[in-house]
Amino acid sequence: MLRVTKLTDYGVLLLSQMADGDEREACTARDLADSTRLPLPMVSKIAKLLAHHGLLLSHRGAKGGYSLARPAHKITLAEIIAALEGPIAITDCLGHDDCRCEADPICSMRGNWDVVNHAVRGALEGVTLEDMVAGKKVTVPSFPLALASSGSERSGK
Amino acid sequence: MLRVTKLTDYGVLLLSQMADGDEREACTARDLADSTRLPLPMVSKIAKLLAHHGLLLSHRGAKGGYSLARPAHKITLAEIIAALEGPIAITDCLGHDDCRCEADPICSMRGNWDVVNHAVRGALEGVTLEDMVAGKKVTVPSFPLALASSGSERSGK
DNA sequence: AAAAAGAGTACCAAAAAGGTCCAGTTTCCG
DNA sequence: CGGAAACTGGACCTTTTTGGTACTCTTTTT
Repeated sequence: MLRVTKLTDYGVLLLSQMADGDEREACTARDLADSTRLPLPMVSKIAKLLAHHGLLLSHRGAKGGYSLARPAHKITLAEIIAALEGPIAITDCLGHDDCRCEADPICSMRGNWDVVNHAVRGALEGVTLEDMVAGKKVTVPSFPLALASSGSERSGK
Repeated sequence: MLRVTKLTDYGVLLLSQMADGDEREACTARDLADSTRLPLPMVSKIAKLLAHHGLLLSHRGAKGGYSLARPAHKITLAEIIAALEGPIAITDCLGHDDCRCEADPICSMRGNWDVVNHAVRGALEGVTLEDMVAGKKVTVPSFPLALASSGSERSGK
């Protein structure tokens, strides 16, 4: 159904939890597990992934913990998803080049999928962690996404 | 990876194949299977779904087949995805109301997920079948999606 | 040294995706 | 009328992906 996995769902929850509190204070996986009521192993797994992808900084040893690698308004949803689910690619075609399409003249749709993918990614890059923080409200203007649709000519590149 | 299923991928292929040919000529599942080189049972399954959701008209019996229910520029990618994968909802929360969020004050992010979801759906509604038809090129203008983002110059609430 | 963290991996169960098959029905055509 | 050509509606199965847990390191502080 074109949905994000629970990992991402939880990840955003964790991150927004961290962004909400003392920004430069490191908090432990256990703390996060407690405040979000998610199981510790899950939190641990997600934090590791986020740290590995540069969204969190980790401090090892006693008194260690995690902290945001950047201010909340510089972390986008697109990055979070990419960190927890891999690169955003709407179809299989877009990732690798060994799909049947290339041998097959029928599927010259690839370029078009690419545009769709770009549009979706753009939407996701437009939302930052700060926007998602509990209590805040994101406002979206009437939705101005204008794809050149159906036959209308548009100044290409 | 936030990707669409193969059903959808194939579905778009089938539909664009139909849109490409004689628009008001019914073509059989077998024809489609041949021209797209997809296995017949797959084509059959997908066509059934699309017909069931009003994107295709089906004509039963000998000399039967499928035809587009509407002109190609009136069928959006969002509809195709909805027909083949169910309603577009980025997170679990958005579909049903029995998620843990509602008992839990922590997750007031639901409204924000909703905005994200809306943005993605909007992007998908902006692309029609005609845009995807083989040979055509969709061009997208610089990408003007402007979500009110990151504490910067936000006006108002 | 001991305790409190994170790192890295391996593992498993449940759900979803991907795909096939078959027993009806409907319609056309000779 | 009877058969062939199509769609209809399911059931079914296999493989992959998710979701979640566990266990053994290594690092750091006290």
